[in-house]
Amino acid sequence: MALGDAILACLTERPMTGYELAKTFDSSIGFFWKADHQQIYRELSKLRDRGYIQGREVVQSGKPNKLIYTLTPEGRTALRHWAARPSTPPSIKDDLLIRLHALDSIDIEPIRTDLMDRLEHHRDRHENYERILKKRFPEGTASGVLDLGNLLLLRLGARHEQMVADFCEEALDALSAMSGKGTVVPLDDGKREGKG
Amino acid sequence: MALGDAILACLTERPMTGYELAKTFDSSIGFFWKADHQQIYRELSKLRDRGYIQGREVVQSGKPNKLIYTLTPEGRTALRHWAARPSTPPSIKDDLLIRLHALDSIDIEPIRTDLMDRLEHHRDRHENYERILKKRFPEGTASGVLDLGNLLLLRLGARHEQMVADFCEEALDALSAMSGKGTVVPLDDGKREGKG
DNA sequence: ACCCCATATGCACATTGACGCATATGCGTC
DNA sequence: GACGCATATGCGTCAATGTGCATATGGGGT
Repeated sequence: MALGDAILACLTERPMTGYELAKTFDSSIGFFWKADHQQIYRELSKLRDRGYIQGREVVQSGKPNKLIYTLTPEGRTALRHWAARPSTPPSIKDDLLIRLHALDSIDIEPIRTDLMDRLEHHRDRHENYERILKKRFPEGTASGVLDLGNLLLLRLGARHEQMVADFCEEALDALSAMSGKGTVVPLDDGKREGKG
Repeated sequence: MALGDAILACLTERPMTGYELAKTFDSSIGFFWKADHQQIYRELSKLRDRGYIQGREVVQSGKPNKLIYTLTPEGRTALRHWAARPSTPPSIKDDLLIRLHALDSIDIEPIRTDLMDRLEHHRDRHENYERILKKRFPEGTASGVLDLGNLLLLRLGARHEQMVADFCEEALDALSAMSGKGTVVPLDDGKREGKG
């Protein structure tokens, strides 16, 4: 139950509604962990059932009533116990890598455009991280333990994006250098397979 | 269906049984994409039902009969079509990052040991990548398109592991520098919470 | 003799995740 | 006035993934 723990972790900062959590998972921690609002609401129900969070209803007019969730002491303890367990190193699971693994059996052109798109994507994200870092940590140092965690988080994100962006660039260069030596004819629904 | 495509990608190299694929997914492509044998057998059934692969039974004595799977032309075409679609940038989804996000609400000591374990883990993997790279690509260059894909793959893996290892080291240093400024008392089932 | 390991396949169940759809309303815009 | 958008919650379904268990047997260690 990692998403649940991610939600508990978010609620240590301040009480939030499901809607706010969904927005949080669209930025900040969401840079690392994606989840849409349905998933979050479902997880919130589970956490509430387990007594880890408490919902306080705030009546609104015009909009559905809010449910502001607060961590209970049990929730805090659960989070601390979870955090005390060793983490599991994740695998990369990027389907671009599968394409690279089968590079000689697929078409190069789509891969090139894909790599260019990905290069732009990762550069954008890198810039975004750097911008937040410069804004939140202009000195490059953290003042407390809370800040330290977020500083480290942002640094990791920035470096990761930079590394992947560099990789895309190099892959594009290597493909250019290799062009013409390919073994696969352009994709045309396999109707004129052995042509080139 | 990314695991299915990963299997198709593996079968472009040579026909394999589910068992061999499971081993492949325990090394090589498995560095990036984890899957146990049950998952692979299940996916193989699906791919066979769709006509993307063909199983040839090899009778054995003492062991269950082998099913050697070969890519069909339809499977090849499916893989090429899949590979021609843009890839989806994955998120990092490392639960160590959730722990860092809630660093001020959890216990530091377990995080330190976790970081040390992770440091060792990622260093090991980095060395492994470097070893394979030196063995398969002593010149640091690829001879063909197939080799190029695998060279790039290994390079990305190596860099990724190095980056994460460096990150763990820095995080440990930062935690040491920060020690004593913490706000959380040691975890003891929350029975003497506000003590320190 | 007993147990674990490697070989080789597979089912069943639970969790997680992705995606569409539903409800309810005020506010801006075309 | 119709339409989309932001707010705010939630159901239902299906695909993907994770975990445990089952079957069958030859070979090596204790």
